[in-house]
Amino acid sequence: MKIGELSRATGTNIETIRYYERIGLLPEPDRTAANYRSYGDPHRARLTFVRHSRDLGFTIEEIRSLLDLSDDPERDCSEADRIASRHLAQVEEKIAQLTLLRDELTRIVGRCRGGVAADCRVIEALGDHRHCESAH
Amino acid sequence: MKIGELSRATGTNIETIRYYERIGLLPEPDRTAANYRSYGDPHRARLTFVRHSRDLGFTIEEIRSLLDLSDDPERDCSEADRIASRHLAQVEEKIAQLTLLRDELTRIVGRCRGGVAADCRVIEALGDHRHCESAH
DNA sequence: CTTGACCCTGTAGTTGCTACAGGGTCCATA
DNA sequence: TATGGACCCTGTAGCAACTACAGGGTCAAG
Ligand SMILES: [Zn+2]
Ligand SMILES: [Zn+2]
Ligand SMILES: [Zn+2]
Ligand SMILES: [Zn+2]
Repeated sequence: MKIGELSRATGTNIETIRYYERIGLLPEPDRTAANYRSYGDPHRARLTFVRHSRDLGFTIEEIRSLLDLSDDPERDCSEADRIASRHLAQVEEKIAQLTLLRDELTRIVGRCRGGVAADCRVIEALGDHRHCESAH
Repeated sequence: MKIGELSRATGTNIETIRYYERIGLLPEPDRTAANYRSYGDPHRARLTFVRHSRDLGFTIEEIRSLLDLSDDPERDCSEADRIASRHLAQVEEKIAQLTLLRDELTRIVGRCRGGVAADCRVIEALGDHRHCESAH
């Protein structure tokens, strides 16, 4: 499979595939006589794993650890569990932060009654955290 | 006020203050004989506005527009309202995405029963979106 | 007179890509 | 046989919003 086919098969930008190879996330594939990259099914599976993990918000370094783990099928999987749990906790933390933010922004946006910038309550609120009701 | 004092007064890293000046978000301050930056209260207020807006998640370009607006007190403030509303919508969108992600991650994490990597349901789920119950 | 805290400029690193520029290769059609 | 277009290659630079130096200058206290 050439890089364009792998790109279509996995929904991954060609430049991104070469980037993953460069940073060592994907192994260097064989080359054809014309120096074209030539991929097989294991490459496709690995890239699918990477993309899906990225879609779920894992960082490249987390994915590297997860791949190391799955490359070594005898290893205990508790590290995978730990990485995923920690990531879940981060997502929950982020949701909590954004929820605070959303509430604060809702209050701020609701204050504008139109008029000139000098009297705008939105601009006033942005300039002074003391108008806020929450930490953020 | 020297840059260190402004830094402490606003809770902003010194390098960040210089960065804001470089990109034209803060005006160039006067200099002392020793070529030290010298700030006054208007600088402090402007930086406070920038930091608070950043804390609320606005981008630098959005903040630039908001500052332009507040520099021109006769202008109609509806643009500020539009920027803030659009930002609020983006935050809500992000919360919705992360909530989907959280639910999916919760399912994935809950599947691990321990054991070796070869049998790990977490690793399996990461490698194949068909195990997922939602788009994400 | 030295020590330490502070300041300066300019550049490079971070994350995870994406977008070229400037080439080479391959295959079908005229 | 030539040529056009689709594909591939490497290497570098750009994005956001900082952050972290390196390598220097300034200043006040002891
Ligand atoms: Zn308004
Ligand atoms: Zn606030
Ligand atoms: Zn497991
Ligand atoms: Zn999925």
